[in-house]
Amino acid sequence: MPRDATLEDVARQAGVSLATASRVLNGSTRQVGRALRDRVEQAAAELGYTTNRAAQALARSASDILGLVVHDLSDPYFAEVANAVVRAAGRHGLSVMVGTTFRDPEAEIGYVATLRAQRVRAIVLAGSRSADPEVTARLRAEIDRFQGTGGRAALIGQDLLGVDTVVPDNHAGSRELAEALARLGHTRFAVLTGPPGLLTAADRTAGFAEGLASLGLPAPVLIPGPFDRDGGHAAARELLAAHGTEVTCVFAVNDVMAVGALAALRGAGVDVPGRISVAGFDDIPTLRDLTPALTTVRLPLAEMGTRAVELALGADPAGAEAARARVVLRESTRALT
Amino acid sequence: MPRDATLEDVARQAGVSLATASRVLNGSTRQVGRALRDRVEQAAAELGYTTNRAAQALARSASDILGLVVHDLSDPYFAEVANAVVRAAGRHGLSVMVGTTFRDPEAEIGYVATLRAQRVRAIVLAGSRSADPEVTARLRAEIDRFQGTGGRAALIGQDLLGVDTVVPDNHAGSRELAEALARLGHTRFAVLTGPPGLLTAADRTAGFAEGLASLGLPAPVLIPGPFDRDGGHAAARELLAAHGTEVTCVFAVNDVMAVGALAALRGAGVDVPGRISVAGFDDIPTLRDLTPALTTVRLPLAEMGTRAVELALGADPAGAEAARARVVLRESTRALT
DNA sequence: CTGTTAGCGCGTTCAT
DNA sequence: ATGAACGCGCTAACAG
Repeated sequence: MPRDATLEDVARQAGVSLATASRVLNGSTRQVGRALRDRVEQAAAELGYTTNRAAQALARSASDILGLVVHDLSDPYFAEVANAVVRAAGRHGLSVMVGTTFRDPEAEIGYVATLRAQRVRAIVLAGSRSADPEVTARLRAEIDRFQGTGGRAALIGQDLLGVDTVVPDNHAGSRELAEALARLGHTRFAVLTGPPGLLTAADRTAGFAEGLASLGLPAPVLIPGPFDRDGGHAAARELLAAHGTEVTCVFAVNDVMAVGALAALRGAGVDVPGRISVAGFDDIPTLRDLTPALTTVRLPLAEMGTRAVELALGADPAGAEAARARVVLRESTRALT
Repeated sequence: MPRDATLEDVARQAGVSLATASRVLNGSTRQVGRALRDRVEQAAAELGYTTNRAAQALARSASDILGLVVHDLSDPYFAEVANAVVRAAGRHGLSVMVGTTFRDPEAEIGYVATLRAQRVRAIVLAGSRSADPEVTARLRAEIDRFQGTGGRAALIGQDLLGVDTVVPDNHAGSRELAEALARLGHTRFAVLTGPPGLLTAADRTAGFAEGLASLGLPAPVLIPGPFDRDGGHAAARELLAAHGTEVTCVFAVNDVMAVGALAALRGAGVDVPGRISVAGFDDIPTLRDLTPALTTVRLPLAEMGTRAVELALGADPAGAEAARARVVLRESTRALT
């Protein structure tokens, strides 16, 4: 098995020094004479030379890798964000190393450690923080260690880690949604809240409840459950069983849950939006063609990913910035007459 | 800015040699005395030491990175595959570096080069091959270079690159779909074929047409277009305009296009499956809750990703193996009476 | 069991 | 403009 050609191989073949070969092949500022430059380039081509980035990173003590950690790539929310992160990183000449945690905070901490070991240039963390202050502190400690030796980090989520953060406006978005739905005439609401420990879910639930309260409307029925499609399905069934007729509008704290809820209601023969209106959150592109079209709160997912990369790569700390959420009324909610 | 602690720092602090520190901290087979081992571990903890993987890779000349290249992470097909690849790689102790090509063969070749530069342990390529033999040859050359120096590679798609490949059974799946739909009584079909240059699209179209032909049915109306949601939408509109009434069943060569087609038909007031039946391909999990539920051909997406990782990491070449496609009849297609 | 030392492939002064 | 030599952080003989 022939080994990869090295810079030294190229230098020898071209009859120049290692230093010269390095200068022509890897963007040095130094100039190299036309003649030698040509010979080096030809030798490199003949040998199929590719610079060994691990060695280069070591010598430069600076890698060209960006670390990304998400909960779950098969969740369209993260798929969208990851896609944008990969593109943005590419524009900066960086490759992306991804890790998935499946909402396990330990795994998240572990993956940050892995990325630190790789000495990646920057880390982008996407996804809701845990409500547990202890794990949050440990994650923060791990990130601080990374940043302590020159690493940069940015976050998409709640501003809890002391790094530059893109904060999706969950609270305000849900609040505005509540107001919009109230304007449609609804007064009796239910919220499929997702799991108690997820801050994103909690923020959305709280914002929605606040919106109702500020309008003098009764508090919504709260039904917890997993943050995914099946969780929404189960929660909707539970709602039907316990509060069958009182509620006219249900808010699932994310689109994927809303889809599950829609399926459950359909399965139970409940007309949407005829008898019950349904709303979600995120505005997942892939889900825009549902029937009935889902009322939701749009988050600029791709933009958030792009922005996080810029923050992570930016020269100096930028603090937290909000990602505006916008209510999108569609057919799954209707006005009460 | 303090630099990262190095093995040498740890060794000094623990009062042992570099080699000893290396042995206790990085899985060497060699044994180290209890006392020294403890001191090293404590020193490492105090210093917040993490092994520098770039340096480790260089010294071992073996990295622990797996390269993955997909067309588009925001496409649920690839999101699903990528997710499985990341998990499977994790089980082998490898981190994943992803690249997205957005169906640009040049970008694909370029990304393989990047991964080769990283000296990744293995590369998994997912996504339809181009029908252009020239670019395929260049990609193949790049992969051969990678494999020539000990790299391993596996592919998900058409078996065209001379590496271990998981081949989705597009042809047979589409053929079976055609037969199933014919059994429902349909005789006049249209196929939204996707772009001419995409082999996956071509295989599915061909398989479907063959199925019809073998049954003595007339050839389907063929409408090309982009491989995405909007492509399906446009193609369906075109179909309506040109062959409004003849066709009773349309096959979109992937689910995402089928969704677009469904939307277009709905927009035109055409009842599905009342007047026209619609079928897709892939069985994207996120799309299972559409109304009407989409008839499609299921591909074991996650399994395919997992399998590709295993092939790529396997000791010796395994050749090509098929991923069985299975017809799933749902509500978007109905029997003609 | 433990320590010494020579690389792994490349970047970068420092001379020339 | 070019080359010689050292260092980046770690592994792997080899010696003891």
